[in-house]
Amino acid sequence: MTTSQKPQEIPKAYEPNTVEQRLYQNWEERGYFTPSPDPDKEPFVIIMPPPNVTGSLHLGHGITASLQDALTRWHRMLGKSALWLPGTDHAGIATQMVVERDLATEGLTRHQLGREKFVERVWEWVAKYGSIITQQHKSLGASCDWTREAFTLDPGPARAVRTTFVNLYNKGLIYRGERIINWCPRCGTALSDLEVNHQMEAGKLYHLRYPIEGDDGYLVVATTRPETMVADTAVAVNPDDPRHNHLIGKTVLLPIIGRSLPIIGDEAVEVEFGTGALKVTPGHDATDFEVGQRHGLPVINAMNLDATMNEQAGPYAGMDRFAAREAIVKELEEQGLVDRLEDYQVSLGHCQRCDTVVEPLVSKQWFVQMEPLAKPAIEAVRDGTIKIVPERFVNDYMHWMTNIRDWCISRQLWWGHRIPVWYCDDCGHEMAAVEAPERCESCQSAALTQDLDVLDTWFSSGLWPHSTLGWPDDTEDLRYFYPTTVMETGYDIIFFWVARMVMLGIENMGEAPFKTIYLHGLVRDAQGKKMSKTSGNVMDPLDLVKEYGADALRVALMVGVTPGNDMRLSPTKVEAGRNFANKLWNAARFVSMSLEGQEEALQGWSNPTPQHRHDRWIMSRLALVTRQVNTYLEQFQIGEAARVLQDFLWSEYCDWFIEVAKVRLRNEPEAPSPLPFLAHVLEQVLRLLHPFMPFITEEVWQNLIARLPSELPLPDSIMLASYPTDAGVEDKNAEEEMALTMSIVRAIRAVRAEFKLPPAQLMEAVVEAKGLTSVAVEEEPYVTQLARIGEYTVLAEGQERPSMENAVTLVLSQAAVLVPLGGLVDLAAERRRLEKELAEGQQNMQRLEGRLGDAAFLEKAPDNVIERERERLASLQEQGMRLREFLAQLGG
RNA sequence: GGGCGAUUAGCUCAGUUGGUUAGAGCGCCUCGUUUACACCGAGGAGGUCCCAGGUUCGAGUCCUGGAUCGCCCA
Repeated sequence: MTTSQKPQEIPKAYEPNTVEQRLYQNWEERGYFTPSPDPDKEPFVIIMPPPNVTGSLHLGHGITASLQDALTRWHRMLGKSALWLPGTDHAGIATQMVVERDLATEGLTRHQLGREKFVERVWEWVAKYGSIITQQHKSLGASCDWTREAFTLDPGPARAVRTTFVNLYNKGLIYRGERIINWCPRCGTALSDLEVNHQMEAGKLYHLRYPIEGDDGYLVVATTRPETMVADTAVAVNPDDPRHNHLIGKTVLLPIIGRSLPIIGDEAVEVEFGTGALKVTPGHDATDFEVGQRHGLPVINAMNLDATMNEQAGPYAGMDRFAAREAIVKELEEQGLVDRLEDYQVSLGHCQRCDTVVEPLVSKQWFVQMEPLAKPAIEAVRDGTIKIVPERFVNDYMHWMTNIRDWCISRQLWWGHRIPVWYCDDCGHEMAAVEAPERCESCQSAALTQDLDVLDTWFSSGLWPHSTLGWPDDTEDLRYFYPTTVMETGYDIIFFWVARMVMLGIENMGEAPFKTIYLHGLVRDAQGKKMSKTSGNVMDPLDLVKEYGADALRVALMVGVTPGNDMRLSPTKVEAGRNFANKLWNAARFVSMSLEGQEEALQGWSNPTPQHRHDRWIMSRLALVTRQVNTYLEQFQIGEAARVLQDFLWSEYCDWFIEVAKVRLRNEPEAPSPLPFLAHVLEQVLRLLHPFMPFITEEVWQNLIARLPSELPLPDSIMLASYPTDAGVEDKNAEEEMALTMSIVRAIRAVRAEFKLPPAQLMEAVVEAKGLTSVAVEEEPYVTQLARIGEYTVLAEGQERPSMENAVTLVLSQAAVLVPLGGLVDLAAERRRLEKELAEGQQNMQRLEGRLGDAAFLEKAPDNVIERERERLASLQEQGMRLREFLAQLGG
């Protein structure tokens, strides 16, 4: 799919900007993102959490897209029919606010425009800004199926919304009633409980004196919101409170208004709070509303919808609620009715969207009765039908579900799904219908008016896993792709969205909408602060993509990240991702250059059988990392999977395998060529890495396979290649032997660094490697070149050591190395070093001997642990022996 | 008030059925233009795994209590 470049044409550094767009376009054009229902394949489905249609991508979306894409690409490569279905949300309040703000710049309000014109205007806005998110997702490499992209206001999902509403209405689970709700005076709409953020703020607790009628005393009530007193309809005390319970049945006279209020007894009154007497204001407080219902108290609403006081407030009518508070307190003070004031931390509800203090008030709204819907949703998690990752969120889910309250779903907005209920203008009959009725079903009148309100946005997104697949129609997609596999999203919307999808999915489909809920944490800035426009610490993912590449950003968002935990992102992290991409690029560049004109040597590259020690070693390591990556991915430990892959490529393949392979390529043209293994391991790593870094792996893969003999029918894209799941068994001998080579090289390099010998200066080394002598001999060319040794001697078993004069001695676990350094060696210092090492070894040995001499340990510890401890001890004993011999030679 | 999470190297974080001498990235120190890569390589320094008890042959990991910070719910 790409024309391969000549090695000398491959740029020295990876340039993401030159490849990403081209590759993405190609994938999309070829339809790789679009699965079809295939009975021979297992489906894998993720429904993307729909971002706000007029929003733009932030790092939260970035992490969502990275994780979902990784999971989708992984399963696609596993041969599943993988569907990642994207979409956008009309986001009622948020979008309406944005457009209203835009109107305001023209000095207009939506009311001046009228509902119809306003909604047209919103649609224009959506048309203009609605595709930004899509473009942004593409630049991240998201392999989602754009042919199935959905918008919550599309005809299909809209019909799903109406159908659900009508079904629940007919079941009696949706009702309209006068309830106390959260009202945002600025947005001018009711809100659900979830859309209110509670904050503790410094306020006052006002102790007010209510004169007891037929007595000259007062009953002192405590309140944080004195302005609501005008709507009081009772005073409540706890019936067990000896200070007040004798007053139950009497009345007080409400100051200012002059209404007579009964004193009632209610268990809910906390004796400890304030004075133990509570003013009851059912019209303006949720708890009081319940008290009022229990006692049949009248409900008085003293406020207008813009939070000014109404005629019930008598002299304060028309005044803003906070101004009225001051005025009323002032008046009460003048009347001597303020007992005292206390500083107090008040919990205040704020509108999630605009932060205005919400007003609890009684209003006629539509509600969903949640308990019957919650029951099966609780069961689904309890019985394991739905698994939550990480598991700790099960608690939150259960707690919320078991204490669920009815959901206020009507919003006094113009942008959204209009409530599918019509009222007859003639007989007042109310009917819910999926399609607009023409006549009243009761009196046949054609004069029908639809309910003015729209539904909570989450009502439509709550249907997302089935409404996007075609419900209420019985479509092929729905039959094949439902239930979906994984719901991946941030833990901050577990109640708003996830819980509701579970309830509505089970209700409509009879089956839970997904099998696993995977929750990720929030992305914070380098200081750990939540990113927000107001703090000015937002990082635009697209800027990062432009500067570092999409793969770099994705890796930065995934490596070392644990499910459900917040993470910090800083440019240096993305830089590390870019550096890794560049490392991969250059390793591939080296391999490509080495492959040139080597068709014969490359025979068998696609499934090579290793003979050479180093080949056996790298194949063994590949087998291990392949197994680890698959295990981690199965457990949703995506960060760990990416990390072990990075480690393998960088610290084993690049640092050692390529380096020893260079020696073979230079020195031993006759020996088994490392080329098939250089190619094979790289090709497998590219596949393993593809879900995390789709662009660079595709680009490198295309370049690589173009120069390899074609041995297998390979797909046109790495996207379609199979994911390695089994790369054979580990080769313990090869690992042990390679460990010898690496430890000798490292030891000599350390000496070189310590004595500051110039790299050009060749050194001398004498190696003693009991049991691995032949290996040490065979490894000569690698050791000498990697450690820059001029004269390399391996002592035969039993052969006497040369003089220790002027040599540095290094005792390793498998071998000892002598590095003669002439006059540079300080004998006394050498002795000290060896003594220190001996002492440390001795300490470790004692610990191990203690453990191995402990009958309880030998009896209870598993065999493999005991075996390992024995080996360690033996190796330490061996080292100790050598150290003592060396010290003896040094006259120590 | 209830619940949850975090506390591990200078910084940011991994460490998932308890089992070597606890790891990575970044930063720091020394050295280096060896034909894949300075977006690099080699070597190195750096840790009472928050505290106190407990369980266990063995605890960063499990239990109890406490401290600090953060989040959610009421």
